[in-house]
Amino acid sequence: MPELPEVEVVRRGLERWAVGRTIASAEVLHPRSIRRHVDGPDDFAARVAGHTFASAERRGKFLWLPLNEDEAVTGHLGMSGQLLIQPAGAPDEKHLRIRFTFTDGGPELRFVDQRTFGGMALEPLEKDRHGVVVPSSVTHIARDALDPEFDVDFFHSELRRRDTGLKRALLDQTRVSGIGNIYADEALWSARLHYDKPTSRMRRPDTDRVLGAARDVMSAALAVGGTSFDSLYVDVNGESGYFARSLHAYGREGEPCERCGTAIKRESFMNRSSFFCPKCQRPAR
DNA sequence: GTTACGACCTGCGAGC
DNA sequence: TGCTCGCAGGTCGTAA
Repeated sequence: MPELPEVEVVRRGLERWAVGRTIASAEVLHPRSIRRHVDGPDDFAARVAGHTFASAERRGKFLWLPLNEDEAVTGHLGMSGQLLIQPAGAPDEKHLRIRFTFTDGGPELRFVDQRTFGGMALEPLEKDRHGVVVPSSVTHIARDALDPEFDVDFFHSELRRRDTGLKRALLDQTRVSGIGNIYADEALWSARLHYDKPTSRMRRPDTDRVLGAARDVMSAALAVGGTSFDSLYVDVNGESGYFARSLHAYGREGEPCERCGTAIKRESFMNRSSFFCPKCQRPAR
């Protein structure tokens, strides 16, 4: 599932293979994949044609490719989205949703998405609360945990101020972005904190520990090309990452905890699974 | 204003 | 063999 490291791998691929190229055409094969573009597929295709991708940017799990100072093509991979560079004329993927061709006649950029949770759009660029220029749909998204300008003091005060559980807060992209279910479980395991620990009772060392763990696990994943469980997550060249074999908690129900040997437990939480060690990560009393 | 939860979506595997 | 059901989970809209 694409989280920050996987999206960053894709961004780097776009920077190498798409930036500096001029769009000849955009073909939308599934309207749901362009649902965030309010004026519809035809408008999207007409307005991006002839523009050049100026750069490849990312905040958390959101990607965008500015076309000029005012607009950018945005992309979110959702659960199963892929941005692939494919030779022109290569057979269409089963779940190909959007195709970009370029004036140089070179490889196409394809948005492939099995579950259609992801999507693309053309959006205006505007300033967020920090004065940073981002697409309009990204203004409410917090800086990500690997951003050197991420404000830990503010994040800690926000945790203390709120009445919610720690994992819920880690997944809230408006407080810290880029962390999804996999890396949240891994960071909590590493920090020895229970997923439902009340954030109002977080001490500063707890915040530092879980944020540091999140940064460590995502940096390590990035170094090996991200986490991959199946063919759903790949980089722009269709290659899978190798981090899945380094996970300590996620997906390891019943297996012994690498610290204490207790069987890793899975509990349903927020309509998804949480994996944790019931001994190392005790619930708050 | 804050928090929690369901809907969206498709493929796969388990169970019958 | 074929059918049904549950599960995977990021984001957003809505209800409380």
